[in-house]
Amino acid sequence: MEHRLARMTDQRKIILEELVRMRSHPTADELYAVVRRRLPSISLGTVYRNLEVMSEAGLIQKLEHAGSKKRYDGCTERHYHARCVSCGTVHDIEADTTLDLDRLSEAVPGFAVTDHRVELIGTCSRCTGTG
Amino acid sequence: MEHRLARMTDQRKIILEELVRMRSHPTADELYAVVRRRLPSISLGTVYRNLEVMSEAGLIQKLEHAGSKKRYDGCTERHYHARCVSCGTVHDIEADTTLDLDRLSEAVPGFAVTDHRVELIGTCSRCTGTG
DNA sequence: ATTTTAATAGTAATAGTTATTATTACTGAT
DNA sequence: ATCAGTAATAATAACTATTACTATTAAAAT
Repeated sequence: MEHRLARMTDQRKIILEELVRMRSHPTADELYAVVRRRLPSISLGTVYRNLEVMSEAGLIQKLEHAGSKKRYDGCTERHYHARCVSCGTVHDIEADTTLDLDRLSEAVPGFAVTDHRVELIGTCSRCTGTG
Repeated sequence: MEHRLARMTDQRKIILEELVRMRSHPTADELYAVVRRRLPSISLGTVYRNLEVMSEAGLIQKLEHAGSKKRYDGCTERHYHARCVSCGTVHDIEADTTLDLDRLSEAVPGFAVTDHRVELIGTCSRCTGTG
């Protein structure tokens, strides 16, 4: 499962740098647009491939569950997310686990839990005009 | 947001019946295969469109977060899900909420929470051979 | 230096989903 | 019951996000 990276190319390094710096949870094409400012000739396929291998290598997180497009997260520490239904952005939740995982997993006999996701759905302050 | 259904056609009725009966959380094409046994001339587009309008009408649930394909759930009551990374199936978790939503939402200032999702990730009994 | 391998840019192909179009079937109102 | 208006349909085209392919380039290993 854990795929090792043979080389750290410029493309790979810059994709990682920008993703970590962004703090938002960009889609591949959003990140592509940002990285292109530093590497104008990079191709979208390279962005996708590197996001894939870097998430396999545990350098970043892939958020497959956050809507229709995949989003990527430069932070690998456990944290939850709040997704805005209006603009699609994904925000971090710093709070620690409040979830009784054992009790939940008991409800699905034989299911071997390796991970879990919590996602709040709602509207962000920018979209309500509250913030 | 809540779209009303003007008519309950045969296609719509049978799609709904089969989805509720199935208990699994089929993708559009899986449901299409089942519905076709009763309505051989139905088209995949009709299945997609009806799943969309019925989820807007609150008759069913759309699970956009459960992997790459959308899955649909004939049960509209609040419940959590366990997703198998091996075969992609989605299982219900009957357990009630153990989540301190207020505390979590406080961590995202100004975010207006309307809903939430909890998903366990792991391997189901069929795939581990445990069940 | 030469060979081997990894990664790349560019492009084609695929998968899942949505939109379009011409047609058919309801649903009143006459 | 007929007609007008609308909703839904089957079939298919278009679209979007992602993955795969291919020839080339660049880095490591020999």
